[in-house]
Amino acid sequence: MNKQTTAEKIRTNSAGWMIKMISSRLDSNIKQELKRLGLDLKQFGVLMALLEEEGLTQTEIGKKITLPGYATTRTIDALEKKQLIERRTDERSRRSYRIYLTDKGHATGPELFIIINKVNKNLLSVISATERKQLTTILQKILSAGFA
Amino acid sequence: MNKQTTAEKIRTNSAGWMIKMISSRLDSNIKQELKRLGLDLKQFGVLMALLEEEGLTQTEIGKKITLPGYATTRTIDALEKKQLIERRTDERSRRSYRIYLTDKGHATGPELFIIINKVNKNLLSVISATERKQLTTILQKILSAGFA
DNA sequence: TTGCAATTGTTGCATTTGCAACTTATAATG
DNA sequence: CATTATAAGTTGCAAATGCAACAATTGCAA
Repeated sequence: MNKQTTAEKIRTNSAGWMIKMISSRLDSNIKQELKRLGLDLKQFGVLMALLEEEGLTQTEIGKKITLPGYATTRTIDALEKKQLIERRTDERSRRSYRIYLTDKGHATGPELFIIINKVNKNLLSVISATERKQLTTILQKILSAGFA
Repeated sequence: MNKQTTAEKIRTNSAGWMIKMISSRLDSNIKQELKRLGLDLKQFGVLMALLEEEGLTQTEIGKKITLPGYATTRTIDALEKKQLIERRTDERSRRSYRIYLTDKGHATGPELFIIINKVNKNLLSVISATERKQLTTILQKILSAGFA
């Protein structure tokens, strides 16, 4: 097996590369869908985290969706400016905020679910039910193992 | 099933989200490894494409690794400055270049393979051989179907 | 309780990114 | 041919990003 073949095999057959390819297409699909809501991917992530659980601190949100602190600050700034979320003071600590969805923020929930379901459906449409099950199991296994 | 539960299920159980999570960890793992070579992800991608096949045009490279034209230009600028690749004139067309690895560029090949193998191995280490096979099959199926 | 360390969040600034406009060159069409 | 359309690559500029430094607060340990 020469170097040429090796490189091609790596690029087209390795799980890592394929996952990166699929992920970047997922991103552009979601971005496309989010455009009409005027949201970007990070804002989408923060909203999803808050739809799951409100009253989180910024650090907690960042941990949930893997966003560094400075990016969390700015994303929350943007969402607050759009009046989708609000910072409330934390009674227990004066150095952190508790983040809540506004009514307007709650209202975006269904739209976000539609988007994520649509993209997921599209992603999974070409594989069988059995394979879907397998894929989910495997991905969960990788993630729950930490993968770091 | 209330909204809370739905959101959590989407974030933690949907294939799309999980793939995005894994992909972002792959990126940071690779980035980490590339640091000591002084390369970034895009430069890594271009080098991989050229290790697979030399003499491509910039557009062809971009298509192979999903990089927009302007980014391809800049990445190739950077790699040329590092003397890892070179632009050669295309005899067939004066508006495109043919890109080749320099000796120094060829020499990075083995190091890149080591990195990608290491990251892949790490990714797949927690799943069984059967699951690895399943995962590869499924990912290939999704990609070959176009997924757009 | 005092002093040091760690946490939480923000921000200045340099680098990177992405869009759109641009140049040059080739292809297509009448 | 002449004209128009398309393609390949580059670049200016505004916006987004990431690092590192920062202020403010809290925890901890002597």
